[in-house]
Amino acid sequence: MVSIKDIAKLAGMSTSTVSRVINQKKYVKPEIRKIILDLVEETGYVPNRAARSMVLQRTFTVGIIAPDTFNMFQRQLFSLIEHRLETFGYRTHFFFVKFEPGSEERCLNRLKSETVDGVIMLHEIADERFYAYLEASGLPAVLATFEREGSGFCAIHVDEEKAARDAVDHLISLGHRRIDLISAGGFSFGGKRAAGYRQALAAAGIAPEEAREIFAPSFSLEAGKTCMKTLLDRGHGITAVFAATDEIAIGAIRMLWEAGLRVPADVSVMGFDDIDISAYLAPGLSTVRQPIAELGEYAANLVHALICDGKAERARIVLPHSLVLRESCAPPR
Amino acid sequence: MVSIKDIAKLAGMSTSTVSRVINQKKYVKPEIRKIILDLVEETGYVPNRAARSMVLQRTFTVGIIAPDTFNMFQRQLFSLIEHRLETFGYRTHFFFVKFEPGSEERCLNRLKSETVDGVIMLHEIADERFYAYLEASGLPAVLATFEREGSGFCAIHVDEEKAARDAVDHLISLGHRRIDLISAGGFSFGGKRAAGYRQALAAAGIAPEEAREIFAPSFSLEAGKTCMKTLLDRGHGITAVFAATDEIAIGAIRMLWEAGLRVPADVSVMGFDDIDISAYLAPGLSTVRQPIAELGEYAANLVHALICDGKAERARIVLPHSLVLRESCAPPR
DNA sequence: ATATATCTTGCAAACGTTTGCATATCGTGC
DNA sequence: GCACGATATGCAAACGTTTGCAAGATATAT
Repeated sequence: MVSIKDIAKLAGMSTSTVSRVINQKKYVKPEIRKIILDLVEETGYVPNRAARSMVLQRTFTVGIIAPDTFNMFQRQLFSLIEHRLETFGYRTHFFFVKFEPGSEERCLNRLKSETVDGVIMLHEIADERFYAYLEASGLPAVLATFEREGSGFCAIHVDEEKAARDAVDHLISLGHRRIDLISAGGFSFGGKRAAGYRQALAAAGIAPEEAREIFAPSFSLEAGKTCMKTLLDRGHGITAVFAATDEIAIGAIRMLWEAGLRVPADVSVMGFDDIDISAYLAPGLSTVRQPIAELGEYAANLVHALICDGKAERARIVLPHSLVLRESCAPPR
Repeated sequence: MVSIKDIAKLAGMSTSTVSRVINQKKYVKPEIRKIILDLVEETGYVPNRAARSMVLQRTFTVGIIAPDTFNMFQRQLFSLIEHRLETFGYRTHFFFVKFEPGSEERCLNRLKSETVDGVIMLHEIADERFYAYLEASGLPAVLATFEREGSGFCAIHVDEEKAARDAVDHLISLGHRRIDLISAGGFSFGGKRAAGYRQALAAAGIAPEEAREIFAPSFSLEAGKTCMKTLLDRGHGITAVFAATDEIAIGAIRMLWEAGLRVPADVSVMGFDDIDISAYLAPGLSTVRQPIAELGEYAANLVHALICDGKAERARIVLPHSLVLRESCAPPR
């Protein structure tokens, strides 16, 4: 492995000079610069990252905080972010937090040890100390898909409440009055989407029924399926379901199918996220579209800006959502 | 940021001793060890990775070669691998190769510059130089989901040909004779799965028809949909489709649905991979299950072993596949 | 008691960079 | 010819670890 010393020796220069060439600093004679550049080319020299980050105290790595069980929306979002960050010369590194006690703390410890230059959170962490550390350390951080009220964190997300309300409004406008909700706990968006659901109901003068709301432990396919079963078993008659997540919706549709109910003829189902598979289901899933591409791009741009400019303004970006109407919703019979 | 020196000072010991405690070496008095461990706990000290890799000449990073458009199977596989590697104290770093000329070469260059400790390839690269570099550099590498005949690379995968054949055999055993194939180019498994398809047909005495085979540019949802349309337009009468990928299958089902054809009543569809959503479709997708959990675990274990033991035996692991029969296949009318 | 083996600890070098400071060379305007 | 700023280069310290070597302490065998 060729090091900066080798180049220096070959060029008959000091490592300082070579370093200055590599880093495009001023004050190097053009001819010397050329010699060194040629040598670099020839030997295939690339600066050692570890050494570099030691002295620069920068790693050119941004940490991605994600849940252990990475949902499809997050997977897509991650791909986008990684992609964009790569164009800035940054790499990403995962910090998975598992669904078990102590995991968040361990994640925090790992975060401390890795010395990343910035963090994008795809996953809302409950532990206060996490945010405290982030703020105290001044580590550039961007919250993607959620925010933290009263803090100085950059955040980028849609208006979850309004979006959910729009979705349910659509169901109501189709004529539905008996609309069930499947959401989940653990993350604030679960609550916000539920709140939007209730607002829509209230605005339409539909009395909320506790039995029509169910909260799963996670936002997964399986959660959607089992919750749908519970709802069905309650026997209160359902003409539409609002799922807090496309995955939940897909699981729910599966359960409806198993129960012999057709979508949308018997029950309409509305999702949230617009993950890429939703358009390819049969019937296609009507859902709320989060502008995932912008979300990813902005998030990446934002950390990058924060890292470089020291402190960019504390952006709070609320991205526009939209309803994408496919075939899973129809008027009730 | 607390460093090893801080701990040493606090404990009244030298950094050597602290280091030995951290790394669980022998020759440290139990009481001293305890003091240091407590201090570590208390201060939340974690060794700096960059410094560590400087002296150890290891980066504790393994490169993941993946396609730019990461399919669902690969995303799942990646999660598994990342997970397992993390337990070894390793991080992963992506090397995305895009679907455009020169991308593979650029990927190779980046690989050279990043100094990873090992590589897991989730994606088959065509460029010979890639493998040549890997072999020449002695970088531990594991090919996951494919292999490379005549090379010394560790590889882990299922018997693609046999698996495809089993899948098509099942279709035949249901009574189908007009079975179409949707596969894709670019990766060897696309060809192998097609070969298995042909073998099954041949073994059943069904004459192969070129018009029943179609190769998409990618293994995506969209590819499945458009290929299915082409096949349908050919008007040769289809009772079953074998898709080289679950995603293709899902796209194909969507197209069938749009064409007013029902699955499995009008057309049976068989997939390949058993991605997690396949069980939640309605109807559930019959498919070939790759043991993804083992695949991920073995792949991770293998690179780790290669990195640590210098050279483990050149494993060639062929994992057992299995047919998972759900509701998307039925006898033809 | 002495010799020997086994523990326990610290010193200091090394890993590959970057950069502040010092020093040397070069132009330029007077 | 001189002073001065601009340009060019090198020295050496620093970043946070690990580890070979040396040396001191302790236990064990003679």
